[in-house]
Amino acid sequence: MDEKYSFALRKLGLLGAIDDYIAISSRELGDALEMSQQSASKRILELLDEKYIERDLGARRQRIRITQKGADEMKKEYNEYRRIFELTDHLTIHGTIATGMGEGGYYICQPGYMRQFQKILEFTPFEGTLNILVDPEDVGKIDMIRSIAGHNVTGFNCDGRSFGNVVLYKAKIRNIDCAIVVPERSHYMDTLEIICQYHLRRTLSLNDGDHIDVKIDI
Amino acid sequence: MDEKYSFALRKLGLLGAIDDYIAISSRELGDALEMSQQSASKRILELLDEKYIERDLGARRQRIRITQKGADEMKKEYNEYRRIFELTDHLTIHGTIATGMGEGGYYICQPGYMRQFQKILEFTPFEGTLNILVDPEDVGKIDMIRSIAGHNVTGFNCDGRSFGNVVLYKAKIRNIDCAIVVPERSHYMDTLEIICQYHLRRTLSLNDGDHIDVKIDI
DNA sequence: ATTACTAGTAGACGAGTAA
DNA sequence: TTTACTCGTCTACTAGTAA
Repeated sequence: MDEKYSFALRKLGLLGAIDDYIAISSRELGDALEMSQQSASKRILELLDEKYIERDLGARRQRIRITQKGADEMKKEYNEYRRIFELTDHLTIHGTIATGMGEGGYYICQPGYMRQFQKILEFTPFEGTLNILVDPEDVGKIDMIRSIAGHNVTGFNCDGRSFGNVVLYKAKIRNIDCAIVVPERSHYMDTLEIICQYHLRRTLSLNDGDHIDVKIDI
Repeated sequence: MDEKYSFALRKLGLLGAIDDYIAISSRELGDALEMSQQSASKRILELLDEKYIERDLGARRQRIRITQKGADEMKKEYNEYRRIFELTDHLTIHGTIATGMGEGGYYICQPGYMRQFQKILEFTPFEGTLNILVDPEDVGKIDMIRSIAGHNVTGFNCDGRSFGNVVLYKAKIRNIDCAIVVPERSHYMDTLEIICQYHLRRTLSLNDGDHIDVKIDI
């Protein structure tokens, strides 16, 4: 995101525009940003153009709200600060074992993916995924992980179906090397799909509902 | 802080320039900031001029480190994001009762301060302060509070001594209204000075070393 | 009051280049 | 290789003003 937008978005966020529409004139925003009414008006138009905010231009006062896209960009910067000031070498996500729809296994078995997984992870994944439902208080950490460069796996087409890009994040579960698989294009996530050399569910005797920690290296 | 500096400082922070000097050429910084070598060089000179960074210009490669002043500015922005994304209506700081140097009591008794305290707090403070040594893990919260506008108390001169500006933050200890008193000009802090209508130490039967929570409204 | 256009200007940027 | 100067261009700003 262009740095000039981040300052304006942050001020709007502080005024509460993340949760709801706020009434703010271009003059007021200009004052907050230490710039003229005219420049603030232009900045608003740019933010609208970039779809970082949406606006309800009333008769007297405009009302502004930060969009999901805008909030995502802000979270990216927030997570950068967290990395700077809460520097640790790993991050633990807590969750419970869940049963997926069985789809994950089908996807990761595709040779187009499997070849790349082997190269990145230096092991051959078991042909299935372990699904972990992330505890609500840790869902925010997923965003944080996603803002950190993982290992990109490029998509492909096969038998007329298209398989999109995915990202791998190396992790450990009870000291066993594994990886989190995340589709590049996906939004809100509360479930992690884990691949591993072993059948984790059997190897660790895990059952649905069991608590589990996933440790991600950052 | 000018927004153009925040982007550069954040990138330097991510590269580890908070903890230590890092070797980075103006070309490398330019690449990271998506600007030319020339502009990055200029930006470095500006950051030096503003004392946000310090530099060790070696024969081959310059080494750069973020100063305390630069880190403080970054923390201010970090805390703004925390306010946006971790929005709660109050914040609790944990600490233990400590014995101050008795100086706090002398200062706050000055009529020049006392009059303003009464007006802001709507009570007459007891003529002494309660000192709380903040737990190390909560020291960061103090910065966060300081970045939020408190109530300003203007300094004055009296009997040839000068008493500086201080800031009040309304708080509660075990549901009793009180306030944190912070000198406007002071840096690293691990101790809170509390003023209250009552003699807190006696009223709550507190002894040195007792654990205590201070709840600050934000 | 608003928002946002046009026009003129100051300053930020990168190319060329010196040290 | 570096860093950082000068200088021309072009962007981003504000003032004035319309709607």
